Amino acid sequence: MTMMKEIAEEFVALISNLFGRFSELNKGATELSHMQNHVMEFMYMQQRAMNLKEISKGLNVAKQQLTIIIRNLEARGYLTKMPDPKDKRAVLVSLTPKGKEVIEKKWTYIYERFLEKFIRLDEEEQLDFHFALHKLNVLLKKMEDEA
Amino acid sequence: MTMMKEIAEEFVALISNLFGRFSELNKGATELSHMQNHVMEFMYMQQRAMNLKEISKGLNVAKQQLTIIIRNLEARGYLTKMPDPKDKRAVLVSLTPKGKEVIEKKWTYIYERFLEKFIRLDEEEQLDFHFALHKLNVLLKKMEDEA
DNA sequence: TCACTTAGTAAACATTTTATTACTATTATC
DNA sequence: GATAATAGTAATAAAATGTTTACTAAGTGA
Repeated sequence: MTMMKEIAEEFVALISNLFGRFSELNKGATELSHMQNHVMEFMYMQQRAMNLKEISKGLNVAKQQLTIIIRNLEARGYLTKMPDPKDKRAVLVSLTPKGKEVIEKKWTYIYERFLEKFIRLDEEEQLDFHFALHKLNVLLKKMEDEA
Repeated sequence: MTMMKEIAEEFVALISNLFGRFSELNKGATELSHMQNHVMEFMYMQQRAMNLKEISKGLNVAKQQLTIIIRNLEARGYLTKMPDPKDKRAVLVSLTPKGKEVIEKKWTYIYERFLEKFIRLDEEEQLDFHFALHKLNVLLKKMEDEA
């Protein structure tokens, strides 16, 4: 019982801990608005073509909004639309190479800042960190998959 | 070298992994706008009274914006302002009990959804998870503090 | 076939967020 | 003590986001 509470609190602490990095993500990004960024980020993480409805649900944004947002992203060359062969009403949206590049550039920034700090840990701590990180990712994934 | 790359990639994966929970955070929150939420969340994490300049820097938001945002939050009873005894130009902003409650309610939601999934892991996995989570938090904190 | 639902678009409108400029009262510096 | 820098406020315009209603074309199911 009390162990559960402790774990959940540590989980919340972890999220808080990473919160700062998250807000960093979209700082230098003057090329895109918040929502545009949000959509791009989501597309990147999902790693697959999606129709507007799926994006709408995933981001909790009205489909009417997405029409314009995606039209702009397409015009700038970050996304492409193609008709869904299985449903003639729908369109499949996917990232262009240029679109992927933009997102990857942002992650590279975080990635580098992380390494800067990481190498200040001593060797044993680095190993512990690596092990704990990996374990956590595996278990988190497992928790999601079983849901 | 290659181990560094691997670790940094796992770190990015962890952030991605937790991303979903983040966007959950402000879903049901109809009472506050994004920025208002942002400010509240920041205040909650910092756990101390701050002046506008500090909040402005921390959130990367112009102080001119904060004037109104904070005035509204104060009017709704989520924040209180008091003159800074050390600097007569400045005001110290802090969360009211009502303000803390609002933020805590949101975290409780995440907290509960986390536990739901967590209890599906077997006992050994739960122990591993706990250990890894704790280790990671400790080391992340250490990395930050040494920065 | 006929009613019903769904994917996407459109336009009008309110609200929020961002950006710019300017001002007062302090504080810091020299 | 004069001058410059800083904390906060104010007012405004512009851009972005959110909401509502309505429409077309395509799928669904009796």
